[in-house]
Amino acid sequence: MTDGADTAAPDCRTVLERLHAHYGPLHWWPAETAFEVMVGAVLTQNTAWSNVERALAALREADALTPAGMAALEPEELAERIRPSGYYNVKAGRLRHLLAFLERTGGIEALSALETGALREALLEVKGIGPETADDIVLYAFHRPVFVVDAYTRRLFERLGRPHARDGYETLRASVEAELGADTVAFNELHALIVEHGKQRCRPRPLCDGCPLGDRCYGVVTG
DNA sequence: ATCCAGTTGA
DNA sequence: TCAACCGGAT
Repeated sequence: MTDGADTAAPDCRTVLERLHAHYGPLHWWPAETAFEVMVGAVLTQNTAWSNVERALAALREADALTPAGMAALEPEELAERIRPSGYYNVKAGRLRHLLAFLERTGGIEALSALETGALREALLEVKGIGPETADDIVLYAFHRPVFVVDAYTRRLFERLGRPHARDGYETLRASVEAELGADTVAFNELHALIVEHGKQRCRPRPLCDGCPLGDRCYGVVTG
């Protein structure tokens, strides 16, 4: 951490440019299909991605990375396959809710016809899909312009002294979307870069040496 | 505020 | 060895 930023909190474009210059383009989401994005979004809830990859590999082995393939698994086997991603009983139930939702609504093709707002609201009806998971899906599976807020975003924005960092999910999301405009590509990269930055440097115990935002940062906020 | 849980790297 | 992990439901 630094001794404190000597200017106002950086805007989202600046954060995006700095992180991009440092980490390079990340081209998210690492998945082959929209369904895979959905499954990964559920499995990565409060869970390291490396553990999610093991679960996804186990599902792929069982040809369960399609709605029909996953629906063919017994609930016990589904839970067992995703075990490495943690919370496996809870998440198995959430994936089954997701499958039921896709069947009820006519699948991914049908959902693609919905307006972005309606698509988001529909996803939020699913048990186990909260704001972040819904927005992961809307942005990375359907390529719609919504910004995904997560714990890394809050932590970084707080340390940068940005407004709304401690506000509710919708407030923070709306503030970023208003700042950047409806820019799917920018939302995609900014969220991905914030996650990468959060993993590599901007941790709970930050590793500030060589941070690309070091000169604009107040460091760990205690209050 | 608590529970859900296996895995890993500082 | 243990905090932390791309949260959400109750």
